[in-house]
Formats: sequence, structure tokens, C-alpha cells
Amino acid sequence: MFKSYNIVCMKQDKEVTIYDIADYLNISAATVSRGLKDHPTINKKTKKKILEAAQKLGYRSNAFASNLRTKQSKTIGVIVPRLNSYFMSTVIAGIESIANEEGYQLIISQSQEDEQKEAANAITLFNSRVDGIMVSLAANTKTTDHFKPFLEKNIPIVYFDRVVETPDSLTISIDNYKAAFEVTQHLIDKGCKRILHLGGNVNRNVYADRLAGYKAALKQAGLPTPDNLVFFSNLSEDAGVEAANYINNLKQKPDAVFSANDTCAAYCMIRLKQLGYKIPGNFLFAGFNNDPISKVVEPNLTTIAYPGYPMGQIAATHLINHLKGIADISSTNSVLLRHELIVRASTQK
Amino acid sequence: MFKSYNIVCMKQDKEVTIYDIADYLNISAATVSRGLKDHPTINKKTKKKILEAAQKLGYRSNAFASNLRTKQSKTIGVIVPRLNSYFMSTVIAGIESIANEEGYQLIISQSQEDEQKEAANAITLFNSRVDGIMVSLAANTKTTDHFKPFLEKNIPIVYFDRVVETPDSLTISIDNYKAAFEVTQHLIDKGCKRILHLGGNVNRNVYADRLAGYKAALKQAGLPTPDNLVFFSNLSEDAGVEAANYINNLKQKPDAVFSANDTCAAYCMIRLKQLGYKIPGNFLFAGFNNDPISKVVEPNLTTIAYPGYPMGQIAATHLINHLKGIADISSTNSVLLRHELIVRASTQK
DNA sequence: TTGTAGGCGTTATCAT
DNA sequence: ATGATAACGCCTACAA
Repeated sequence: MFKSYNIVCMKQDKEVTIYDIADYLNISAATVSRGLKDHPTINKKTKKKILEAAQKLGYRSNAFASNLRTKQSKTIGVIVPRLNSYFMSTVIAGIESIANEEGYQLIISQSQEDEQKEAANAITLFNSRVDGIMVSLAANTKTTDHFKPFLEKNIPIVYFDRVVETPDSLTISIDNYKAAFEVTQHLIDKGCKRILHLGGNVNRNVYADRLAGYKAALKQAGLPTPDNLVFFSNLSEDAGVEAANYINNLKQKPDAVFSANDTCAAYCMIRLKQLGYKIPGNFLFAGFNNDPISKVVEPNLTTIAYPGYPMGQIAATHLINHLKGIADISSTNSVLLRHELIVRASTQK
Repeated sequence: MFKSYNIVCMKQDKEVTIYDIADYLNISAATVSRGLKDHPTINKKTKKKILEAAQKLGYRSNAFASNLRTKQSKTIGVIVPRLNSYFMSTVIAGIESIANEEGYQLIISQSQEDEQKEAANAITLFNSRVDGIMVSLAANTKTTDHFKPFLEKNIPIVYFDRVVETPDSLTISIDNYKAAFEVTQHLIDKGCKRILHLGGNVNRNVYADRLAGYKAALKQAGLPTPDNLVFFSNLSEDAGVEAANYINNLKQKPDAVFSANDTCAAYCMIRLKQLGYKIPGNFLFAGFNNDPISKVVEPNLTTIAYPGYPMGQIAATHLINHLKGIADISSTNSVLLRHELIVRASTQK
């Protein structure tokens, strides 16, 4: 009878608790709790006994109870505009690698480039009591009011890539201004005089800074920057095609194109080639991101490489160090990662 | 004095609980609890009062306490080989869209194509008491023993894309065999007689089935399948280059290449072009996945499209329906999604 | 329809 | 170094 009862017990959902371990070893639950952690005042031998018993009885700690008690979740929330872009998924991979190592869970959600959804996701994360959040902003996000609840509760926020400088939070990005300046300077060095820019939503730092860097380089070189040399879009594949058509219709053609991302650049190039233009013969081309397609499109695309994986790792490391009390986020305002100009055939005449 | 005390209170971490709401309204906490849910036996008016008071007091429900009590986490675990691949991130995006809608959180981890890490992640998810898991297997995973704890506790498992058929769990994939058969048949229809296959790790269904479909099509057409016409690799960019070199060294050249993914196909093509071959002149080419690069590489790559986003949505829907008791996973063995042969320039002589 | 009361599994504060 | 005990916030029989 006993035996079958036991078997039933094993098979059922009876979770083993620290009390079961305590009973089994004839000690108190408090001691078991200590033994399971790295509590300073615990006898090494009893700790060993406890660990063995836990193993033997099939114990697994109950995070809910622990979280309820300690009021922290060991969970980090992540909000990104889209998961299915090469760069973002690389960043997430980097974040995951650190979080996993440090024993933090990741709750990931996408804003679909929409401020409303970003706010909704923020609330959800807030309610699930994440210990901190990492955010890359949606294209149309105007304010960061929806993150205020976090600040009020001292839940740290790290912005990455598409950032906004605020007190109390950290931003991780590259120097988009400088990178764009360098690309543009590279085109100027190649002798270009009319460089067209394919720009993104200037609401976001990444695109505003790239535009500014582009303009600054032109200005420094004494080149004019007429309005019709900047073509704004969402930088999608379709936008690239439209940009090409736009260029085709321009009376005074540019001699180079600098796109704020590689996708738009690639599709613009492809369309221009269809229209009979030669690249780099008629236009030099440069993109941004070092997306996989930049190495496949013909001619290969000159671009700015910046490391998504490390960016994710660094962002996660800062956040977790802050949570662990090792380093304070608010002591640093922003971290700039190194970028690199990758010169390829599209700018080699 | 009072005022400043209150302000301090507001600013501090004093969380509002259902007891606070109860006190505020002079009702019991139990009623508040009911009011916050869709409990059948609650007065509509009191429910409204409760909701308003909750709003006013800044209440947010404590998932830990609730989870502890109800023993379910409203959380789904996801394990994928890599996050930073176009296909996977698209699937994840699909999963997220459904989970978010249904009020489930997602905990995501990557196995880095390693069975050990896959097992470790599984344990972590198990310990964090996810309600269910969704898995796409690592390349070198041999057994699914590390998922047994889930089955023992009746925690549902859905495998997607890189699946393994097991009782008690559901698999979501496409018919890789048929898709590969169709691609190969397409090449045969174009007059190809020696079709080389770039294959992946046959440990995984996706690659084994693609290989089998390829062989079956050849066999049906009465074409030989010598061993040296299959080149196995991890299908990376580098592997594509190696494959090209391999082809270059073959005495009897193939007249077509069918790669189990687009990346490998693209880099193989690029390298072959470097070596002076013409595509599609010397070799017709076909890939698999409809990766963004397939539309950019020249010539554009014939490939198999299959929808990652819907795959994620379907997998998540099945899992959640099972959790909600709407539909039982174990009543279905597998779901096959529709694929599509996309014919592009690389197979147009 | 609402209230009472007990417990979910842990950890922190005492005390021993 | 260990034990007893009281929370953490919520849910749910059961009683009223």
C-alpha cells in the first residue's frame, strides 16, 4: 500500500518544497533555505546534506514564492520595434547571451514601430514586475511618458540603438553623426559633388544623426545641400525602389547616394541598374548597417559596420551590473560603441 | 506633517494591494479579487467600483502572488538554435504577436546549435515553471531526454521547423520532403541531369527530408545519385565558398545545384562566378528559405518560400489553445504548412 | 452576492 | 549555526 501511494505521489504534481527536505533531514526549513543559497552562516556539511537531499527528492525552487518574498523577478524586459530584422535579432542574441549567463530571464516584445503598442508593452512589462528594461524606440514614438512608471519605481531603463537621452537612464549606441560624416567624407574624397541622402524618420536619433553627419560633411567641403538631395522614407525595400525612380526623374542627377540603411540602398541600386544606370559608374553608393545583403548585392555595398551582438551584450551587462549594485547606470549618460567604415566595390570607381 | 508623510508614501515602493482597495471601499479582499477578474458571481456595480478604485489607487496586480497561488505562470518558454537568423527571428515575431495578444509572456533562449546548452536552457525554463515550451532543435541534438521533465508534469511541448515526432507533443513544419522534391523536379524539367545537393546536418528533419526529397526526385526521373553529388556542411557563408571550390575541382561538373538554404547557395554562386562560371549558363541554382538575400544575389535565386511568421503564430496558437483547454495538442501529431516554389532567374536558361 | 480564513513556498527577523 | 515565526499578495472553499 505504502509503495503504490508513493509511486502515485511521485507521478503527480506534488512539488517538493523546502519543508519536504527539512522533514527528510530533520532540520528546519529555514536552514534548508540557507543551504540552498550561499548563506554566510551555514555549516558546510549541512549544506552538502541539503543539496544532496534536494537532488534526491527532485526539488526545484519555486521562483514565484521567492519573487513574492524578495520582490524581485530576475527578469528583464525588452522592447524592440521589430524582432525580424538582422540587426535587431543580433542585438537580442547578444542580450540573451549575457542575461542567460547571469541568471536573468528575458521577456521580449515588439512595438511594431508603433508608440501605442510600445506603451502597451511597457505596461505589461511593468505589471509583470521586471527588474529592468531595455528599449529601442519605435519610429513614431514622440514621448517616453509610458516609461515613467519605471522611473518612479526606480526600475532602471537602458536604451539601445534608437535611444533618447534622459536623466536617470543609460543609452548605448554608436556615434551615428560621426559615422555618417565619415561615409559622406569618403564619397567626397572619391570626388563626388552631389551626394543624395536616403533618410529615415528624423524623429529617431539614428536617422537624425546620420542626416546631420551627412550635412556637416557636405558643409565642411563647401558643397551645397539643396532640399531635393534628401529623400525621406521608411527605408524599406519598396522605398529603395521609389528612391531610384525619384533619382531617375531628377533633372540634375546626383553622383552618389548615401542611404541610412543597407536594405534601402540595395533596392535602390537594383532598380537603378534596371533603369540602365551603372554603379559605380553613374553613382557611387553607400549604405549603413553592414547587413548581410550588403555583401551580396552587386556591386558589394560600402557601408558602416557596427556590432549588434556586442551592443546587446554591453547593454545587458550595464543593466545587470546596475541591478547587482556593482555599477550605477545614472553615473554614466551614454556609451558609444565603435563603428567601422567598410569600403566595398560600390564606391570604387 | 501628514501631507509630507503621504507624499513620501506615494513616492516609495508601497505597492497597492487588493487589501488597500478593500479597505478603501469597505468591502472584503475576496470581493476585490473577484471584481478584478471576470468572476461569475459578482455584482456589476461593485465590480465597477472596484475597477475605479484600483485605477485611482494605482493598483497593479502581483503576478508572483497569483502564480504562487494558481500554479501557473502565463509564460511560455522558447528555445531556438539562433536568434539572429532571418527565418528564426521571423518565427519569433509571429509567436510574440499571438502570445502578446493572449496575455502570455515569452521567455526566449538560444541553444547556439548545441545540445548541452539546449538542455541547460530547458532546465532553466522548467525551473521557472513555464506553462508550455516551443522548441526548434539544435543541429547536434540527438535525444530529447532533456524535455522529459516537461512531459512528466504534463507541460505541453510544441516543436517547430526543426522538429522531432514524439507522442504527446505537436510538430509544426512544412513538408520538406515534398518541397525538395519539387525544387529538384523543377531543375529536372529544365533539362538538368547532374544536380548537386548542398546538404545540412541530416540529424535534423529539415535537412534529412530535403535530401530525401532530392534523391526521390532524381530516382523517379531515372537519374543516378552518386555520392559525390551531395556536399554536406553547416550551410554557412564559408561553406558556400567551399562548396564552390569543391565543384570547381570536380572532374565531371554538375549542371545544377540545389542548396538546402539560401545563404549557402548565394555564396556558392558568388564564388563560382568569381571562378569564371556563368549562372545560369553553367549551373542552374536553387536554394531554400526565401531569405532576403535570395532576391538580391545575381541572378536572383529560385527558392522555396515558407512562411515563418505564420508558422510562429500557428505554433503559438496551438500551444495556447491547449493551455486554455480549447484544443488538445496530443490529438494532432503534426501540422504541415504550405510552401511555395519561387522561380527566379537562377533557373531560367 | 459577499465575507472568513487558510495556505501557496520562500525568506527575513528574531531568538536560541 | 540553527530554529520558530511571520510576512509577501493572492485565490478559493466554505460559510453566511
